[in-house]
Amino acid sequence: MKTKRQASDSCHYCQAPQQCFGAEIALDDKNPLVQETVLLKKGEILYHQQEKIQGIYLLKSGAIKTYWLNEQGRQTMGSFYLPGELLGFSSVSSHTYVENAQALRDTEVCRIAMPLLLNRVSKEPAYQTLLVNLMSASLARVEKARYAYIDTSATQKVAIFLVDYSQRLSKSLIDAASVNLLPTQQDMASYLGLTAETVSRTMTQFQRQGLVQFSQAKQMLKLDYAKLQTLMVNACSER
Amino acid sequence: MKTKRQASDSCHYCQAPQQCFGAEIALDDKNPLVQETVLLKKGEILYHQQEKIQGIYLLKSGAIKTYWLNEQGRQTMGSFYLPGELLGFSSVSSHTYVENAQALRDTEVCRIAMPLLLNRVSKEPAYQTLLVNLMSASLARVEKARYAYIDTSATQKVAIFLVDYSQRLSKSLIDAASVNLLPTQQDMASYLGLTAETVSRTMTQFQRQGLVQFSQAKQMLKLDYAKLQTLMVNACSER
DNA sequence: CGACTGGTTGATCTCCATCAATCCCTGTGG
DNA sequence: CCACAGGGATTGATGGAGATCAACCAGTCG
Repeated sequence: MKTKRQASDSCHYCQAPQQCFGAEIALDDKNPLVQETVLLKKGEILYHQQEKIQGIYLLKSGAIKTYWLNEQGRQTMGSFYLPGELLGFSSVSSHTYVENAQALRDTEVCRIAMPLLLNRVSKEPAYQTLLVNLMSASLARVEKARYAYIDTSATQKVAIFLVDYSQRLSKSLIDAASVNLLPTQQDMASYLGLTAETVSRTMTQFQRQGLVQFSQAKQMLKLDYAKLQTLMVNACSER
Repeated sequence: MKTKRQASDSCHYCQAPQQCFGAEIALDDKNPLVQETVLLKKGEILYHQQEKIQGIYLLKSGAIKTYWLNEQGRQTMGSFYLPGELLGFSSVSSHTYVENAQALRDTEVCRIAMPLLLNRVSKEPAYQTLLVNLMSASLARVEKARYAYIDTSATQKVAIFLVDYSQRLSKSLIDAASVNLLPTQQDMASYLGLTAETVSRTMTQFQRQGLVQFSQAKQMLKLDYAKLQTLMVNACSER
């Protein structure tokens, strides 16, 4: 099951408070913004859709995927979240989570309750701007993803995903040497609207062309950004 | 060119202030939240990508599409916006518009500058919650659109779009009798990641099956929601 | 009246889904 | 320690949904 820890401890001993959401806000020993940290083992669920919202989450380590189950039980992939990224904004207005969140590997998240956040933010205009900007950036990111993936070939989709994902990884605090970096090809396929077979074929093709290199444990090692970015834009002209 | 009108007039004589964003906030004759209204003729641009942000916009009448031009000049469709809907949140964090906004027909929008909005909102916690909820709802809407359209057939895509669009139309203040309701099939195709030919074929098929009826001027008249919604979920089982 | 934009319809081709078999790796239990 | 099971990845063969190319029509605007 999920393991929980009091925030006061957690924030106090946090390895990377400067990366925290509004560190200035969060780092107040008397009134910690983060109410608790949650430790998830690979595969565990952080929250289910339609559950009452408990707050938004900041990823401290690991990786989370969100997905949505329709009435027929069919699963649709939402997004992937990496350390330093915020999760759950889209559920705030409905007061219930609109999707499921599952740990892709052992993961640590910090929970921030919205009432507490809003209360804190209302006292300081600068923090209000910070919150609005964070939400705006989330929106821009989702819209940009839509732009990027619509009307593209399978090759382009995989290339775009690899570049975006690895750039986000490099921005994050993740210890690249010790973790299995990529989601499963099945999850990638689901996210991109492809099949696992197509993703597999594309990945092996990329390896043969030297665009991507992996370690034996399927960890992503190196990308040829220049060539991949050429692939991303040159739609059908590429043969 | 764009025609502008002082807000004090506009808000004062607005036909539908109760539909306005935070009407309680907006309707203050001394300090109007809406700084001006802009009248756009069909085809006119409300803003270009990379322009300095002037605020967010509330649609009063008409319709807007957003699109994005990449470095090669290829155009990718963003979204459609209908009366009562808010436009521009995703640009707030970057201080420049991240996309282009163009009027699909004669359109009237109200401009709300962010600094003014934030200032007003900071004085009243309830308004702060309202703003956060509006942004959260925008995010949820974009994510839901992603869920809805990924991994679906052309038939499903068009069905989903028609149902969603007409439901949003019915929520809006639009005068259904006097306007051409649908975007062009080219824009629909671009939004859905299809070609115009495929959309055309699907639409005529829907008409033959009696799922959709049009007037002679291509205005959408009537949808068979029940049957369309069956189409939306029954992926490949439908023949 | 042309010119142009948007819509319709048909023929062909291609990319990717589908189905199937096999392999590899990890974890589990006798 | 080995056998086995199960999930993920790989590779091949086949078929189909939708893109592409092309021709044509209808309404609209200068």
